[in-house]
Amino acid sequence: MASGIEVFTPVSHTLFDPAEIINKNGGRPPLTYQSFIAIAGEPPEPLMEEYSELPPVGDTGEYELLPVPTVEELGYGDISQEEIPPFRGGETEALRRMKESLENKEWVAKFEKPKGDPSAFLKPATTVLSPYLKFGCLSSRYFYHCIQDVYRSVRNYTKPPVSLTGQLLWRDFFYTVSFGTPNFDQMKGNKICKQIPWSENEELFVAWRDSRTGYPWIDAIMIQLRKWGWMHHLARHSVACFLTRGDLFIHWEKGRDVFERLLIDSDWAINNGNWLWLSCSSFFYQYHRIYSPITFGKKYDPNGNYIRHFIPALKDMPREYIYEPWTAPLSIQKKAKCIIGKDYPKPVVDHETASKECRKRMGEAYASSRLDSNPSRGKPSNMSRRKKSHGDQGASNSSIAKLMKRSRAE
DNA sequence: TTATCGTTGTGTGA
DNA sequence: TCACACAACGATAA
Repeated sequence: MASGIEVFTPVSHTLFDPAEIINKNGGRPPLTYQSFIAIAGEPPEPLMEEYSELPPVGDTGEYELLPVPTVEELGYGDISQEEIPPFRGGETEALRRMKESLENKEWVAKFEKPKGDPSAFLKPATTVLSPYLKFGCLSSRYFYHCIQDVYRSVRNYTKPPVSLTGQLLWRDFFYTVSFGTPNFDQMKGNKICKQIPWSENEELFVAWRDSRTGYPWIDAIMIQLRKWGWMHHLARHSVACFLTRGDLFIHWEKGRDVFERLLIDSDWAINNGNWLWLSCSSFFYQYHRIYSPITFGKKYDPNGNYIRHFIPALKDMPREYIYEPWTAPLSIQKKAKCIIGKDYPKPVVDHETASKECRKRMGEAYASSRLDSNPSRGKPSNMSRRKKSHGDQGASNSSIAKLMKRSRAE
């Protein structure tokens, strides 16, 4: 028996069987959380046995049993010099962590995911149990059951989708849709994914990946990702929106790959599902709602403590400039020992103009996809006339957008 | 065909 | 803290 491990509980990786839900829904996965909940119903009870040692491995069929690979074998190189993430692995730690969270019944009863503080890092605003769920250290059904126990002991408690149980159901939602959607992890050939002509700009992508966008809020989050392998859900939203539909207009698959590599809770279905969501490629389509890389973080952490912790170069920047250090007068930059453009980068894009351009391009991509899916509504005769008059280029995307707006208004 | 509604936007004004 | 405008999408249920 491995040292430090005290109990083993049977693990249910998901609450439901995705295939069963798809079957109940007439062979198609439900595409909204609401319809998913309606079909799924109540999750089954977990198996409650405990073992004092690991159960024997059953028949592995054609597969060979190998020892657990080392970190180096997984391609992560020498990590001894890197900052150690503050999270320990294993089932014992998972159960301890779950117990610690659930002991605060008021916190559990009032939990609302969207109201969490993404800048909280000393004491994160969520349970941080996702890595344990991902690695099978914690059973989803067992966790769900334990939360229900807490709910039974209080008068009022929040409900899905925002509640703690709601978060486990989101997990199953993405498992179900991903299971029932061919090419779920890519844009091409993925029927539920908007086809969007993302830009190819390696320089901007690398700046985002390597925490050099010049937006402290964005860069701090990417540093936390690299050092800890975890950041708050809303912090993930900020950087995912920034990379894709918000500012840089870079393909969500590129960001997905970075998250998959660096997150300690990266999970194929959930990671891809959330990138589809944030890039407005699927599930969520309100592309006008763009997170500001300046004001979003500021409303939680006006002093910029989160930025100061993860970006030491900015630690002495006065609070009025911490989210926009390029606006600080040179004398202030000198005093803070942080010259913008030298000690910390200038912004790679201007958020005001970049987000405006992104909205425009998203509008064009959406209009174009509406034409593809339902050409009869798109005035095809006008379209072909336009195509001829513009030669090989055809109708520009923005003219398609205007055309669509007009035809819908009629 | 139409109406409703959706985990987590921002900026403004009271 | 709240309501509202902004400008507007699509899946689903009616």
